[in-house]
Amino acid sequence: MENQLFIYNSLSRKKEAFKALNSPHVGMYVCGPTVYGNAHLGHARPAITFDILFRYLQHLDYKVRYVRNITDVGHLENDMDDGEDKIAKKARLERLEPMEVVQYYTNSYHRSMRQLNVLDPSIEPQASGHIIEQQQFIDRIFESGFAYEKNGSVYFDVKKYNEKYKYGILSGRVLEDLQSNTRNLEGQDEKKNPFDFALWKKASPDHLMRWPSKWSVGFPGWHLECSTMGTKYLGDEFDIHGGGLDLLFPHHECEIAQSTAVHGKSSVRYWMHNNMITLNGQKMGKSLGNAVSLDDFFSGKHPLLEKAYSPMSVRFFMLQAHYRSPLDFSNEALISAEKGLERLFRGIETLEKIQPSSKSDIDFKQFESKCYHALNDDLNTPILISHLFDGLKQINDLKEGKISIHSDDLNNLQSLYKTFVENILGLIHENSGKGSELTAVLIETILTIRQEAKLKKNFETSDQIRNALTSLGIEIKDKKDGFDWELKSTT
RNA sequence: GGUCGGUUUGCCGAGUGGCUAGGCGCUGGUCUGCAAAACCAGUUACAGCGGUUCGAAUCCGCUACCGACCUCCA
Repeated sequence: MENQLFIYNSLSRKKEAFKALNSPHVGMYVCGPTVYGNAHLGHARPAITFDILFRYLQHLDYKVRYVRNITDVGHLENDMDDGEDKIAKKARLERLEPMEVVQYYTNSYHRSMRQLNVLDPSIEPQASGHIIEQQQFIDRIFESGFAYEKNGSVYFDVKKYNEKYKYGILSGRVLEDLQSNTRNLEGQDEKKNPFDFALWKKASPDHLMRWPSKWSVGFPGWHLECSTMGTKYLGDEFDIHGGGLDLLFPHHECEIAQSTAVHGKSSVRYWMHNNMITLNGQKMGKSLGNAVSLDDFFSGKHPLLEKAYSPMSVRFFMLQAHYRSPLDFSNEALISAEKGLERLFRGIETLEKIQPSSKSDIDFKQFESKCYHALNDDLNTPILISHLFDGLKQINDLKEGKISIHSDDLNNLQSLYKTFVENILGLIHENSGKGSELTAVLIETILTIRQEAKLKKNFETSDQIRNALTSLGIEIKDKKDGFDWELKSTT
């Protein structure tokens, strides 16, 4: 079986054959969330994308160390409110400890990720836990000559860096263009050039998170944490760095500069970026005020949502699009994903009940190879899913006895679906809506009575029962011999 | 303004030169007391214009429109 994985490297803008630096070990770093708000649909995209990669690499027998950070420093400044704003007032009243905010939203993030069946990373470092390492990293940038201090803050000298190395290799930006297009923001006068970025910032009096350093009491610059923690846990050079496309510039560009300044070359071999989730064609983001939180999706309590969507529906919805394509959210798209996923699970249930025969009309090897081929092609999950749906037709034909399968192929096919759907795509069949045991027994008792009424052709009674149960949100599925049922609209 | 990407059938979304994904929806059928569910079948497009080619959704050029980034963002 050919299993050469190709991944798209944002640096070369090409699909490249993946070769692990120290096979079978793979080091993978992904930018995690800044924990100052509930996780929204946008956060789920990289989490799921790189969860698939994590799972697939492990499936290919790599030993993966997956580092996904929690950013809890650098963005937690008090808002510059004048004190009259209601929200600011409330925040002051609640007077939360910054670490309280961090802990709260970290927990919330973890809860959402677990619901989405995203595996825990191997290491989940917090920026605030690596202040000393970040300071040491700054020391090393000083040693290489690309840092300068001004009024207790430390900046990266991009212009000087650009003279030795090239700044902008990831984003395709040219320094001269940046120079003329960088906006003039406050507090920029300390910098030699507007595009220089902070390595260490002196804390203003109202800044809550602060640490002593040789330069000032302050806090590390945002770009620094990833360079520091990435190399700390994965080595000076490692395999994969992932994150959202919106981080490509300036965040990842600055990471490259920092690492290159220290190590003489970039630490990362493969840069991977997932595309954005859009809402009505616009990027979903907190700053735009159009982010729908994952909790909202799971509960359905949001004006934009017509109903609640299960975590697996959300996961499947994302996997039906390629991770490098933008994905537009809509109720219609999510509902169609939900229905498709149900059908997929139903097919797998059917597959479990197939009886083998002596001959086989199934070309298992070819089917398997198509599935691998899809994932090997830059994690093309939509193609993989389309193959799995194609297989459903055969499964139903097997059930109907139109075609047959021998036991080896049957076992292979069953394990293939289990492997790809559950282990790699991470889709698990949530307990089909049967409610509590008490509910189930009651409903089945009633349905048995209805069945008896039907057999006696007492349709008045059977319809009466059906209408009553239907109005309670219980869907009755009559079959040739007997019945099945499901609780719909479970809140 | 600069950098990058996109425009695919009713909707969502794959596809980088010929073999015309897939899901949802819709239509028809099978089953059924009726309905639902389930299953089966049908349903087709590549923004516009020009070029390259035996052949283009796919390559090249231009135009139009959309988006991301350039400021915190997944």
